[in-house]
Amino acid sequence: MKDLSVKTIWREAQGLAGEEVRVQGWVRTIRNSKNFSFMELNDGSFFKNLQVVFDPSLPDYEEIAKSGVGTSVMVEGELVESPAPKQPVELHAGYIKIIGTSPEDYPLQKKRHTFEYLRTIAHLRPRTNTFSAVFRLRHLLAYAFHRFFHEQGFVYVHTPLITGSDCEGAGEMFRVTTLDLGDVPKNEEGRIDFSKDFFGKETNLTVSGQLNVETFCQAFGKVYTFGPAFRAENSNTPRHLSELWMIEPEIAFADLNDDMELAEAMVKDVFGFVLREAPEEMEFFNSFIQKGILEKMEKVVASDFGRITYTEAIQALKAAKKEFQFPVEWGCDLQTEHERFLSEEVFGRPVFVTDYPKEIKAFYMRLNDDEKTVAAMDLLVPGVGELIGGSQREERHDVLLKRIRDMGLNESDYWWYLDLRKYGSTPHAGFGIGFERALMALTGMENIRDVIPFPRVPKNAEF
RNA sequence: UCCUCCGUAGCUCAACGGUAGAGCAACCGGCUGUUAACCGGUUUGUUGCUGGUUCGAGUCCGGCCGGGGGAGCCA
Repeated sequence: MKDLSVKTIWREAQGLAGEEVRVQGWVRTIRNSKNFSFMELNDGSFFKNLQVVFDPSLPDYEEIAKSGVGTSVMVEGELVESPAPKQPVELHAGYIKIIGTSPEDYPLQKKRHTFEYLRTIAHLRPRTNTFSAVFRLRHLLAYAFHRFFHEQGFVYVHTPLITGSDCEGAGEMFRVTTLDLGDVPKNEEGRIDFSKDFFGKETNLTVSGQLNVETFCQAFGKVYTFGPAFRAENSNTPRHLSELWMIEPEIAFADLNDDMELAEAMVKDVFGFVLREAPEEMEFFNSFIQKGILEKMEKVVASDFGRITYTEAIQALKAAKKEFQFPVEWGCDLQTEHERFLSEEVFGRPVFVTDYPKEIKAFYMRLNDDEKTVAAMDLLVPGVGELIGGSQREERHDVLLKRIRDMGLNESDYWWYLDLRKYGSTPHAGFGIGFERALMALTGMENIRDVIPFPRVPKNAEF
């Protein structure tokens, strides 16, 4: 008697007919006949179910035949070639043991549910077809990123989640404190006395690991982070989370061009890996979630990404016959409608937009020789939008210091970041990619809350 | 945070200001190598909460809570 997963049975069906096997899983549905019954069994290893055939010769047949959706069972029996075309083999049960019953108030029915409803039962939704596929892909994609970077010689760095300074750039942060909020200690000025707090200073959850990972970049050359980031912005959209996962590679002795080459190679590699490893899931997304997503992703993997400067992009948008809701002017930030037009209509493939005006980008981005633009790049993907944002970093101490001062930032907050430019500074570059956004692109799922196990968003931290 | 739509049975939705209904699910029975099984029958409600208008409120008005979509911010 072999213990087999449903995945193994499907993938190795030809050689398994006649085998005595044991499978454990959860009942998706049972169809009863007078003389025998069919059970759809899913053990989480595979997108598809195993069809179990059982009849009244089994002890407890009545109880088993009546057991509800969600019941957990152990089935022993013989694998037999299936007479029906929908599955190569089926399991003829010789023994079925009910492990855990599932009463009739089980919230998941054998019918289609809305994603909104399933979000309210996030503890049960991984048992559904869609979320089974989503979260198996989430695992594969995470693995694909690590695999890619490892094979390219990168070192994975765990940057801190608690940060002691407010110098990570824009974005509201979550306060981290052990102070008694009902009785907060105050200093002479009547302000909160953070010297009494756990770390002796004001601390927050990180919004990005970039500044920290740059320090390791200047020691290991090629590094990346892959971890959570936290944004306390009151963003209520299908594309934002308060707790999200980001991947942020950083490479030394590299310029913006190297950065884009890395980004392009990475996107093609990780997406290509998932397409190869999860064909059943991708077929499901293509059929039921977003028609054409498979072809779109195959195109992303195969195409050469376009490249255009911000200045050229503005010219292209101005020359376009299309009427935009927001007018285009050099110096303005590109709106969603502009980004879509560029990637979907002008290029029809992923495109890097580079060299943005310095006023609309972060202080650490390298100032170009024109002194008006910085060496930044955004990757725009058709049907997805901005997937990656990155830049060459300012490696010149004096230029960086001037930028910090010009933007009204407190230079003492950046002492260690500036030190990197003092001791053996190198041209270097990096980018950030939102893990959930990448997963949305790959699956065609339209709400970011449906590609993370337990979404945290304003007004909701259930589960 | 702003704009907008929504909240009715377990789920998806209907109901002109006149005492709440359908499909599916569930349950009972039947039938068939079934696979979103099929056929017949049965059960299901503090209409999100709260205050108001009215003879009468699921329906109209105010407040609150929650959800969807769009915008901004971004990943």
